[in-house]
Amino acid sequence: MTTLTTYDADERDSTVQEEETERGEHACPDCGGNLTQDGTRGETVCADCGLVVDEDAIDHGPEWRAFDSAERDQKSRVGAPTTKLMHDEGLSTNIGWQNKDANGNSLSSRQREKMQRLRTWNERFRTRDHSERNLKQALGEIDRMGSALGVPESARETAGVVYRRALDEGLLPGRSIEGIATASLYAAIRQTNLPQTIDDMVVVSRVDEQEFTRAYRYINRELALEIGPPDPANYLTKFASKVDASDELAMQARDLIETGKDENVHSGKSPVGLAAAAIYAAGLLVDEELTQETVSEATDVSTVTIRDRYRELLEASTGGDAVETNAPSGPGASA
DNA sequence: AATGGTATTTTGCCTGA
DNA sequence: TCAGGCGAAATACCATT
Repeated sequence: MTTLTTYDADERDSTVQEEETERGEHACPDCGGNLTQDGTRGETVCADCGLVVDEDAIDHGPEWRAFDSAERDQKSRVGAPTTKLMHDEGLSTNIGWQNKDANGNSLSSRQREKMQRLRTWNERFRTRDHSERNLKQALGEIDRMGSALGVPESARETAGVVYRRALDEGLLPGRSIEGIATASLYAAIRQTNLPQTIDDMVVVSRVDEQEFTRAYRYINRELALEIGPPDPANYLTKFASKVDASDELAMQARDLIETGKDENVHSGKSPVGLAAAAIYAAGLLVDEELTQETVSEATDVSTVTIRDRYRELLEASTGGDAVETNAPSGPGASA
């Protein structure tokens, strides 16, 4: 149970040298603890205090496993990857502008004319019709918002897939590209349990909250994505980091959420509010001075809501373990 | 200064026309 | 598509510690 602020530099260097040197700093700037990569979220997180150090990690590694150095060279990173974020997945062909053939010789005038016509048609097919242009713009938007929010590439691609489905099912007519694009990205965020909230989306999106949420509900229903309400626990690390909470506090908060869910405290309530309340309640339990005010500011949840929820959370955890509760509560104890 | 309580307003969701 | 009902949350204000 010792909080591992005492890691021994010598030992680390001798044992895990090869693997770690090339990736750079591995100590938390805040508490000096070990940093761990959270691959699914693209975040680098301190294992001790929960501080999020880097939110949008890039994988520089090879695409496949390699078993010796020759193979490593061969397989490192090859060509342009296909990506769902280009409207044709980056697979289209361009016809060069030089009027040269494959050997570098100039073409005859007849051939030149032919190539010019081919270029024209190739261009026309490449961005063929409305839906292709539409897709191009939408995927650009998804990428822009995603990178503004630090959403990892994998989730952005998921968003691209969702958007593509919406397009294929003909859900676009009558709705804005922006709205559906924002909704697709949010759907991907929710599917991958990322901590971004609706409020976060509104900040980077070009559409207002109403249009965005309507679009989200719409595609959620029409595409049968079956995304339930977000789990409050998704927001915990983010919030804990915002208020500089300890790891212990974060764990305590997670426990509170879990027992709270067992007691059905959460149904119908805002998950963000519940997460905020859990942080505050955990602060009381582990004796860290967090005021309702600071938690409120960090989470955009009012102090009133924090009060209401954190009482319920504590009640659920103690009531569930069947302790105390001898308060003046009996039949006819009013006035 | 922080928390707890409450009345009032705002807001989003649902339902039924 | 709309109005109206409803619960949750925010807002404003005051009391208690």
